[in-house]
Amino acid sequence: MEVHPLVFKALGDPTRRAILDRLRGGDLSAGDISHGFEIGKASISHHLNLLKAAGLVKCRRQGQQQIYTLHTTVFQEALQWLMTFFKEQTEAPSPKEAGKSGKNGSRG
Amino acid sequence: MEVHPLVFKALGDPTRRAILDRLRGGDLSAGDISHGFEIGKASISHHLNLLKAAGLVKCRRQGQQQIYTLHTTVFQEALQWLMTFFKEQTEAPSPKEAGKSGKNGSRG
DNA sequence: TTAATATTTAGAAAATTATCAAAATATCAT
DNA sequence: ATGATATTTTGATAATTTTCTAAATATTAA
Repeated sequence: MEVHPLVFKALGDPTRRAILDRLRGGDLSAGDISHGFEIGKASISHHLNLLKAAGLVKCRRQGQQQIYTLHTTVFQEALQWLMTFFKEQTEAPSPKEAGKSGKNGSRG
Repeated sequence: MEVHPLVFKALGDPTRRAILDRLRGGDLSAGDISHGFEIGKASISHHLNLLKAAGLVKCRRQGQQQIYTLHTTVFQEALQWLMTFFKEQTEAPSPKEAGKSGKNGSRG
């Protein structure tokens, strides 16, 4: 299971998560995104760059504006990575693994 | 939809994700976790602290060792947050939202 | 071309995070 | 109590990230 490392790094910042949350309501220009944030437009632009690099958003020019939109494909990958932490039990363990009991017992 | 901010921050670091990946194979002591990493045990302990603070792992003492184990409940929360980016379309929009068309047209 | 608006980029400063070495804590065995 | 092992904490330094201001780019409208 592989996820582009930039995805979780991008999701790790609260400002960027807030941007993504806002984008759920519909596409927005860079300027509209920056409204409501304390930090300046240049900083928001920087965050948008990271989100773009991670593949979480895409943008297109519309006149003088850049319109940002969610790119949900990448969310799915992150989703799947998280899900591996649940399905591990359902997959049949290899016989080699079955007899595993090293110096650290796995249960008190 | 709320997720403890520390969760995504914790997931944002590659070393911590590697620790979680390793823990999928079964519970491990702090020492066993640190094997195979370039960085020292003190640093791993620091990372384990962050994972614990985020609620992604728990640990119990077993003699001289601390045994770390995944705590999957918190993964579910992160999972659900990510899923909100898909289910947004299925939820009926409020009438107020329907007539929304500001200075930025949302579609060419 | 010039002026105006929208956004990004560059460079530096501030804030945060990761890492290490050394000291401290906890448990086990003697 | 002393010594050994396992892990964490502390304090300092290094590396990364965030933010800012100012300058640069791109588009539109005269």
